[in-house]
This record gives sequence, structure tokens and C-alpha cells, in this order.
Amino acid sequence: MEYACLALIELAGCYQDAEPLQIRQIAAQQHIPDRYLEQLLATLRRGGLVRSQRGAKGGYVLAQDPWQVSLLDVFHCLEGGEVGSSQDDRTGQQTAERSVMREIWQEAETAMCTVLERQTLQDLVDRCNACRQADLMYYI
Amino acid sequence: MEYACLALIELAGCYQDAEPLQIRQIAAQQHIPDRYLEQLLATLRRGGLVRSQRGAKGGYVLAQDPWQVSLLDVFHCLEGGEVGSSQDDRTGQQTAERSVMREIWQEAETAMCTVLERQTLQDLVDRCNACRQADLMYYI
DNA sequence: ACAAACCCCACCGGAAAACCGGAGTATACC
DNA sequence: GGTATACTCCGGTTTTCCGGTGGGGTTTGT
Repeated sequence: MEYACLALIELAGCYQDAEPLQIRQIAAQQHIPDRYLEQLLATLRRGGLVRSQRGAKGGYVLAQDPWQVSLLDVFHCLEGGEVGSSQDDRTGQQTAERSVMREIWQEAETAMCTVLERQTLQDLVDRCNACRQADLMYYI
Repeated sequence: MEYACLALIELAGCYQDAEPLQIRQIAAQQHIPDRYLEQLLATLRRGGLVRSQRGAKGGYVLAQDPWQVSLLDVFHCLEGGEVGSSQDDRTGQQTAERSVMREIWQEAETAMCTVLERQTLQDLVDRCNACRQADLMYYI
């Protein structure tokens, strides 16, 4: 979840370099176990968020421009495709209370999604830079 | 999480009866395993949301009026008290990316909470009744 | 050919949620 | 008081998810 976003931020930061970033580099930069990150990037690739270049000098590149990818896209990609469709339907227990609860949960989730929707990878990169700037100010 | 809310809705619906509701009844009504519901209600009791009456003819009653309890209260009660304090802090890896990600997550959570905050138990009961009415309409 | 990189599948371990079971203990009612 | 009711506390089991690891295989540039 979080690791995938960190990797994407890293990729977005080097987007204009046109050089693929390797798993090892991202993992070292963000202090993430590389073997695990590999799986996450595979998921992101299957979701069409990144493209991979195999072989020597290979690596990963963002499939789209950083300002076209929202955090919501990342979430939908990671959450297995179907999120709120975890219906049991066992014996068809559809009490009024249950459906109302689902409604509320849906509303809450939607509220969360709208927040994530208006945060693109570019925004995150910018915020990171601003954050680092502030850190430097602290030193002076 | 969800089960606790269902139970509270049930309790809110019988609030004016001044008769305590038993676990068995709630469990049967909402198709929840009763032994599990027992634990949830114990948590809600410790959180001050419900009161329990022991012995024969005992059961549970809402501790406050249904319109004074929001879903957010329920959540805070169930989420163990401390929610956002799950920081690892292992080796102090506080990269700019990580703190930015935490910020976003916080924002998303806040958005969800504000939705939950303006839904009281009374609202849910009303919505349930409206839902059932609509179901009856369907029959005609 | 060879090494650097991605690719795939399967497993492990811990944490949390969901779910029982049993031994108490308080209360109502006779 | 005695008994039945029904909550209370404590522990154990199963399931699920996430982070993490291992051991292969396949593609690609030099």
C-alpha cells in the first residue's frame, strides 16, 4: 500500500530522465526490502500504472505522466480490483440494517476516495520537495 | 465493527421500551454469532456506549439517547482508543516521502471521520425504517 | 556466453478480526 | 434460600491480510 506509493513517487521524480529505475535503487532509497517491492511493482504493472524493461539495464518507468495518476488509481490497482464487492450472500441475509450500514460505509469510502482522487503523483513529488526545503531551513 | 453498529441500531430501535435487550435476541435478529457479539458489547460497555443489566431479565440498553451517539463514537470506541499511534520509528527512517504519505493518509481518514460524525444512531434507525417501507412498496 | 535485470510461484510469520467454550457471578423470582 | 437465567471474564482456535523471504525461470544488452 504505502510502499507502492513511495516507489511511484520515486519513479515520478525521475520521470523526465527517460532512464528506467531499477528495483534495487528504489528499495535502497526508500528503505524497502527489494524482494517485496518486486511484487508490488508487478501488481502495478499488471494494473497498467508502470511499464517494465527486462534484461540488463532494465527497470521500471511510469506508464503515464505523473500528473495523470491519482492516489485513487493506485488504490484501485492494489485493492485487488474488487473492493466493496466482498458480499457473502450466504443464505441471502439482507436485513434493512445491513444494507443501511453498507450505504454508510460506501459514503465514508467515497469521501476518502475523493480526497485521494485529487492527489496526483506530481503533487506528492512537489510536497516532498517542499518538505525537504523546510527541513533545510531548520538547519540554518 | 459492522456487527457492533447493527446491534446498536437494534438497541436504538427499542430505546423507548425501557426494557433491556438480550444478546440472543439481537444475534438472532441480525444473524450474528452470539458469542462474538457478546465481546463486542463488552467493548461498547467499557467505552460507555451501552449499559448492561445482569441476571434474569437482564440485557443491554443504550447509555445515551440515540441521537446523541454518532458512528464516529462507535468507531473510536472499537478502534482500541489509540488509532494513529502505530508508528514504527525503527532506525528513525523519516524520509520526506514517508511523512508526506502519512499526511495524505491522515487527510483521508479525517474525511471519513467527518462523514461518520454526522450520522447518529437515530438517523440509522430512521433510514432502516424508510428502507423497509420502500421494500413494502415493492410488494404492491 | 554471461551477467544483469525482471518474472513467477509458493511459503512463512505475526497481527488482527472473527469465532467458540467453559468456568464464574450477579440478579430475579419462587 | 434455592434455582434458573443470563451476563462476565478468560482463554483458545480459525481465518484473513500484510510484510517479508526463497528458489527457481526468462529476457536482454554486451
